[in-house]
Amino acid sequence: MINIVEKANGPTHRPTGPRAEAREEAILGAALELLREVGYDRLSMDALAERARAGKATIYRHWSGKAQVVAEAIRRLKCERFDALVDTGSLRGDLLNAADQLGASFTTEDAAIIAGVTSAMRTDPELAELVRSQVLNNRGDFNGIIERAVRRGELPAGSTADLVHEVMPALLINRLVIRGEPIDAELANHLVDDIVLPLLHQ
Amino acid sequence: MINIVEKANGPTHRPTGPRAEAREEAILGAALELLREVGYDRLSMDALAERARAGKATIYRHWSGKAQVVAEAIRRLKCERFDALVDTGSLRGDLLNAADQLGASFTTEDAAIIAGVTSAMRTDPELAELVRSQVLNNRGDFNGIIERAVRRGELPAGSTADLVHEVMPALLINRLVIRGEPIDAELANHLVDDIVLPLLHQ
DNA sequence: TGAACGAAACGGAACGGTTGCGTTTCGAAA
DNA sequence: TTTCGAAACGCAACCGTTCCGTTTCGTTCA
Repeated sequence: MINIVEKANGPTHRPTGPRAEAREEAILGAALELLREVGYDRLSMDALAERARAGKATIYRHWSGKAQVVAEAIRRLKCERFDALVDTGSLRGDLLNAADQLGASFTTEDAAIIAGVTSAMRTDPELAELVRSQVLNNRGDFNGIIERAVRRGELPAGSTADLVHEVMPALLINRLVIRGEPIDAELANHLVDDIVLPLLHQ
Repeated sequence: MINIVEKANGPTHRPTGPRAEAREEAILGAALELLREVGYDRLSMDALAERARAGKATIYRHWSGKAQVVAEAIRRLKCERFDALVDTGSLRGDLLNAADQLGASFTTEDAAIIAGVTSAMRTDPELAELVRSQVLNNRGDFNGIIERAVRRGELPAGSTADLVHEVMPALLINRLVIRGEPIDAELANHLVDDIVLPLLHQ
């Protein structure tokens, strides 16, 4: 029997038992792995089931299709935000600390996920918005760092972190996803000393 | 009969007659269209043949498979380099002119191609290098603009265009491919006035 | 307390239908 | 006569579903 509602909105009764959570964890984890390895288009439900050591039926008991599994996997992806609260005593020290943590946060693995869904994002606005809010933004903000620098007198009153937010993540992602090069300490130093600090001090 | 050599290296005798060139043109053009519309993974040979009004047999007489057709299509992709020779009389004018042209060159269509092959680039180094050299780099360089500015006395002797090459394309591509936003004149002004010029004048 | 039960969820295998790849065939066109 | 298009083919992969035998776990009952 065909259940239109279930096909459109997912299973009407997602399993809730004690085993359900562990199964969902395994399936979502496998989805992230495959997303990194082969991208969205080449991620097959058969491969997902095998990787998660699950039956396909189990997957379809919990979600209504591939898009829903992947979306939830990305939604649960916890990205460590960098800790802007640590006061190193100077603007440059704070920025270097943030750049290092941001570089470590945007790992090669995250880049693989972004690359894997980039094409699908163009035809799936929901997925696009999900990735942008979950993976790209919300990695932490530089406002605290700038405020501390203003308090120290290193920056004039009224300085904002807008340019930093605009430039730093874009350059890191471009390096990882487009150019395919890793992020190392040397790059972090370069970004801070040659780009971010000059922009803040202009 | 299976011809290993032909399967690995393409047809041993690519058609050379008077109709051949026109057919290749049509097929490569259709490949670019589909690449922009659906990306590499979802580009099917059936759709390619239909779009090019060609038989699949014709495609396989000219290339050995999908990867080869797409690679040649990208190789033949002509990207207009911006004209850095125009002297507007000031550094800012030259930069704005270049940013406008670069923005127009990195069209939404180019962004679609980049997005479409981003995932495949991670598993195909040849394709990756091809895209990087053909689509990303070689869009024109800012060296002439900086040299003129030095000659005018707007920049100190020894100024280089390195930072401009590093920052400008990265921000444009990030905006188009990752954030999915268009490039307009306002953005070009912002890039030049708030980022590039401050970096050059630091 | 502890053994037995039963519903729920499970893994694995298989199925039908669809799609894509690369090949072959054949009549038309140049 | 060569090249072409259109159509069809075999093969493999994928999707979503269904079936079946097994495992898990809360409940019941001794």
